[in-house]
Amino acid sequence: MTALDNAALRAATGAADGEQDRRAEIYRSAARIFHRKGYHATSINDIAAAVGLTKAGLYYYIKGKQDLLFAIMGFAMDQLDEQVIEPARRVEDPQTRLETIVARHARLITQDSSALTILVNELEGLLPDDRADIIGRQRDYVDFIADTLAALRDEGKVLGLDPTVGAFSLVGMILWISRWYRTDGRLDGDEVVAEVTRMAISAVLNRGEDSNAGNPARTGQPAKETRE
Amino acid sequence: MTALDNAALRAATGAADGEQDRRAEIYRSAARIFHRKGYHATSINDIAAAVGLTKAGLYYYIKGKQDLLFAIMGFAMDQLDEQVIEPARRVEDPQTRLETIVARHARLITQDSSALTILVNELEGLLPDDRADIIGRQRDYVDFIADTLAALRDEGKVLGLDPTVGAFSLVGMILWISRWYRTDGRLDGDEVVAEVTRMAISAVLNRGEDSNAGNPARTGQPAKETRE
DNA sequence: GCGAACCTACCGGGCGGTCGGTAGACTACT
DNA sequence: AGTAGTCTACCGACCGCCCGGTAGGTTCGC
Repeated sequence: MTALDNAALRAATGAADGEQDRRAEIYRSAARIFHRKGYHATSINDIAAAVGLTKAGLYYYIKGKQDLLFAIMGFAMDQLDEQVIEPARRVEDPQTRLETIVARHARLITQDSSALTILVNELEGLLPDDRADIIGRQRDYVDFIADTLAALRDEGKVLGLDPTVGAFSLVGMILWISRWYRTDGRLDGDEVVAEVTRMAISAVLNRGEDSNAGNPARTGQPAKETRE
Repeated sequence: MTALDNAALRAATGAADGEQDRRAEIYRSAARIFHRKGYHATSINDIAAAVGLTKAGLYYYIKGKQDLLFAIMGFAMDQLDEQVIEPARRVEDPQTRLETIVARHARLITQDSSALTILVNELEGLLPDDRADIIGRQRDYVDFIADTLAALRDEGKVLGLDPTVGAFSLVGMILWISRWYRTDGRLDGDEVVAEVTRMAISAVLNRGEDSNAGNPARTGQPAKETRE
């Protein structure tokens, strides 16, 4: 499994070894197809054909479908660690740190959403042990954001927001980008990142003074019986 | 075992219209299982077993797996129309309307997320025509939110936010609830709905003007407001 | 001639879906 | 009252297909 991660990583960093290139191409293709059709709807043949191999030929490079999925998710998690979490960890001011997290995560998605989207959508395709591994790393990420929100609260910049709910909500906002953002759309990637980052910050910071116009707890309409 | 359950269920519901009850039970079960395991990972046998039928028996009620999926999504879309869009349409003030949308949608998800979550996660399982139908209705919903944001902007309550990006981001925040909210968790449904609604409103309304402190990306840039 | 890189041919199995039944409730006719 | 027919609600057995995965080559650069 570490070998697979390394292969994927090498690929991203542009290493030149032939076998590693081929393997990386396979992971990239697989990620793209999993992303487009979903893990279960994608056959090994689909992937093999996409990289110009037969199914048996593909098995020279991979151990199995589930390992392939786990390797892709591991790569995505590594990306998140390196490009988002580590840089943000070095930022001390909580608000700037939050901006860094959102902007960098969003940028990653506008650049290539395949692996990161699979990471959150195909968890149930993993073996239990692998799933536990990935879920643990995801929880660490959410906790990191929640801690940042808690720090903002301690600075008095955030009032009455549950850090966990806030963290999840921001993550949802960011991840959803992959569902609607199109490279050839009206807005380019940088604009989308900037917009979403502004919304995220605005969502958690206190507005000026009138943060609630007289209704602290009655946001939720009567919500009468929804059947069931 | 299951036969007894079925008998008890029938007796309890008074056997008024047995067939419709049974059919509804099938849709509910299928939605729950699709939600838990994903559409492609769920077999017709799984669903049949869950309602105490054999596969052949199940086919007395359904036309096929894809029709089942489409029926569930149609039901979810109907729910959204009736419980969210229609009530919100009757609210004239844009800010209150937005609060209504977010709160009602969020509440629907905390109450029973199965169908609504399938609605967004399993689109690729549909036949092209059905998919076009559902996507069209979803786009109408996002447009409805975007129009509301545009109305807020026209009131001067929102500056420099692209309504489409804003609408998508709010939707992402809301839909993501189904991934982390647990009925038996720390917060109950009403609290979650209230928190998320507050965040959503806060995300789109203008804060004073203290909002940026050393952002690497240009945050102050007003987005061009091309409406298409 | 040897290993890396790939192939053809195949396997067991589960899938969505169908077919021919049939138990039992209910109706219709004598 | 008896019985023949009909319809609903299901089941066991089966079909063809395609899946993930494998065994056992073959080609080719070194």
